[in-house]
Amino acid sequence: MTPWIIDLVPDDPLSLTFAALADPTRRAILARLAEGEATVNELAEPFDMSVQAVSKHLKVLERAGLISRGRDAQWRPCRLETAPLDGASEWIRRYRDRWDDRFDRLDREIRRMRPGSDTDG
Amino acid sequence: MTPWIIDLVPDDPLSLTFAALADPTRRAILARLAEGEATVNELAEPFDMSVQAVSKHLKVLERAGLISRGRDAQWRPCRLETAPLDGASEWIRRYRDRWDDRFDRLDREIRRMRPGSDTDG
DNA sequence: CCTATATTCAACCTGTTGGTTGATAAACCG
DNA sequence: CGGTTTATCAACCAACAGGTTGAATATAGG
Repeated sequence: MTPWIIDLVPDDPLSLTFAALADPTRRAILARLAEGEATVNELAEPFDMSVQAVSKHLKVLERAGLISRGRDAQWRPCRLETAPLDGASEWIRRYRDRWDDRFDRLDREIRRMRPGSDTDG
Repeated sequence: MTPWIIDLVPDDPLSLTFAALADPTRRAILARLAEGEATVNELAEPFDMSVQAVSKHLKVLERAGLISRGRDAQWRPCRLETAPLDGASEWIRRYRDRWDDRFDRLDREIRRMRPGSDTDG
């Protein structure tokens, strides 16, 4: 009888991505990384918060696959990874389009129902 | 000396939107609403959770501007609102593009530095 | 008026988030 | 070797998120 049943997977990639993007500090970090690679200290500098806090944010971003990290002596350079962004963008696009399609269909329906006149003043 | 300073606005629209999208239950609700309007009970039915919990999720979605709600007798029909989705999509696009641009620039730089040969086997 | 239905409000509980400080590990440098 | 820099780990804490149950509100209808 239930038309559709939802199976909720915990910590799926989309949830990790959107959760990572939900924090303004992390978005600022990604914006900085879009300009090029950076170390933890470089990323932490403009924020009024400890380096450890930024390190935690980076761990969240890494778990979401939004950054990858190298090793250069005692530095851990971070680089932006765009694959999860594509996934998120794709999800948004799909449902927005489906919604728009629905309006288009409704619109066509209405036009069919009154094919003649009515300039709707 | 600090090249750029971040002012973190709490509860900005983008954070609200991404936070709303970070929960799989809420994404499922939005997916359902992309098919058309629905009441709270209709939305709650496929989930193994109380109607109150779904009502809370709807409040989060409403605060993020992702849904709007009408009044039809004792029902509160929900409808999808796509404007915040556009904002989120736009944010993603901007930083992904900037990153891609950076690679393009690097690529051009490299080509300029060795304009001759090298088929890179 | 009374009752049934739809929805929300309030209190509560538990796990997670986002920050702190202090200690630790790893790599350079003198 | 000892000291400095970079980054992480660990413990702690306040606030929030996401769920529960029970009570309250709003509307329709006999």
